[in-house]
Amino acid sequence: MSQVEQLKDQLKEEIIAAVKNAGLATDENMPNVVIESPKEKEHGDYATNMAMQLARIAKKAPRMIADDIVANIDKEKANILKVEIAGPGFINFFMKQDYLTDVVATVLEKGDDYGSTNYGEGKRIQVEFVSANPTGTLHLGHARGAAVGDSLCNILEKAGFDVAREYYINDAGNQIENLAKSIDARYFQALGDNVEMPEDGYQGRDIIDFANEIMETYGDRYREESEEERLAFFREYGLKRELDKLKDDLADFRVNFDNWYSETSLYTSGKVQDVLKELADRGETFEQDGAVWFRSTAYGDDKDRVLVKSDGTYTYLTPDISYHKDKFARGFEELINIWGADHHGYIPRMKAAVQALGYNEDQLYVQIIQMVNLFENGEKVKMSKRTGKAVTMRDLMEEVGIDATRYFFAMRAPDTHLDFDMSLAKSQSTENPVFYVQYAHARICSMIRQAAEAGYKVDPTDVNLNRLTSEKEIDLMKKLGEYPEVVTDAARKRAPHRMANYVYDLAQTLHSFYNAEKVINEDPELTKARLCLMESVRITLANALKLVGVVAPEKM
RNA sequence: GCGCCCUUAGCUCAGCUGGAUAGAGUGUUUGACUACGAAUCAAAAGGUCGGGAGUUCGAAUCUCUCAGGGCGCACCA
Repeated sequence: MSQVEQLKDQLKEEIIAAVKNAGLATDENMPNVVIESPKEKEHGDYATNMAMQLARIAKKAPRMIADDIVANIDKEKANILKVEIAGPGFINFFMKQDYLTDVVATVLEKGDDYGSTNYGEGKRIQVEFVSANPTGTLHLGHARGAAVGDSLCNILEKAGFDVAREYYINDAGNQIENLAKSIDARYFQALGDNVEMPEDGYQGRDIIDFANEIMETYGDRYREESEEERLAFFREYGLKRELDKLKDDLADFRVNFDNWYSETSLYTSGKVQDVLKELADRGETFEQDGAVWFRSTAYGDDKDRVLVKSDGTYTYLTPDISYHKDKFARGFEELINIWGADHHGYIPRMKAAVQALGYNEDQLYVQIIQMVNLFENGEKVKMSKRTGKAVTMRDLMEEVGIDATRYFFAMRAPDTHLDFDMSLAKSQSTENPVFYVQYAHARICSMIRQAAEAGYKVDPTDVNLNRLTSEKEIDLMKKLGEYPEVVTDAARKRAPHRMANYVYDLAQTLHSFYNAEKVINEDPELTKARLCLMESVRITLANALKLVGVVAPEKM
């Protein structure tokens, strides 16, 4: 537990004790104690609305209740400097400031580990994300999913979960047949034949490249092969090449999966058949019109869903249920799926399946990533899968940069629509918030370098942190103290954008401090103290940026 | 028609288990470099939190309703 959390807990206990001593409530009817950080500095470091909550229980005016509580508070015990009653009955607490300098000492001591919490208690959790079909290049929307998913994983790990990143490869359905047929058509085109692309074929540039590669390596050898053998080869070739590209693109985007899980393997291992049998044994399926149905309406779905079509083949849902069962079988207690908004209608049936298999609905959490609208020069650009015209993740990395792209996607709440203006992101790259944060880090590094030339170094054993008393210094220390809570909060809410917002706030506080106070000054003792503060800010900036997936540079 | 998501400053967005005067960035206006990095800072202006009703001591936040935008509603994946 961080200092700040300890301090709050202490305060909470003291408030409860005071309420009981004043005879306002008992353990049975005690309201939940809310400690908040007021926006206004005049309202102190912390505040509670306890008196208002007790108004009905104690049947007294809130301000009178507040008087009773305050009279019973042991200030010494809870590190309180001063208590005030304000407004409709808020009790404002002004804390003794030495806890703040303790924060600096702690950051310096813990270093990279500052912010780690045990919130997750080592719970095994799996996050499945991106999982784009291996039939084309990753584009804008996938990049958002990758950035959000990876950052969420980083945060969960920091918050004490045992996290596994997984990519589900849809290598078994019709889309793979389309991939094979598309390469087939491009192959004959490369040989100079006048062949039309299949109706649902993939028009991407990558397919043409593959066909050319095949022609360069094998010449016209496949012209003579039977269609079956030809397509089998193109299928395998295309799949491998697409997967290699996916892995390369994601690795360059700093997203690395622990496991790539093949849909086909669910069939070959018999797991799909197993799950069908299990659902049947549990009485969750029925037959109608020559098909096998899953009674998902029993778990709140709109309608029942087909598992085995009347022609004997499976729907997409069937292997997917099998896949989720396998996730639990592998020991994950909680599953997070990150899906595009166009799949949101699929959530109820998947949750139904999880329950039908005997698991708790809450063990599967689906985070929806809303659509990204692309703008260029202020105008909306229509993206088309059919024609293959789309901004790819590779384009983003090259034109906007990895740091800026990752930060940009991580800074927004995942379930809100996002306008991405390509020309703006490129032309205003220096005004991008990510540079603002990185600059704060580089600026501190520069100060520490200069201080070293003047004979100063960051030394936690030779410093009087009580010299840090100015308003800007206190602002910084408070911000640093919040960090572990922000990590826990972002993990609990599955909200990576909170981390991006925090790191921006911290950078802002740093820049403001920098312009108000000189770190390297005529007072050696103050200089040392401020250097320690700077290093603790630097560490925290670097730690938080790492969770977002952004580099913390020493120079820019 | 049904379901889910969204609607907060001119624009892009934050806003915690409901709290005190709703915040940033950008844009506009005005200041600060012989300066530890001006990729910075300080300040001003800018709001019916889509409309309405309800719950509450208190609502951007919870409930209902209406409007607008997006996305789904397959024996496709």
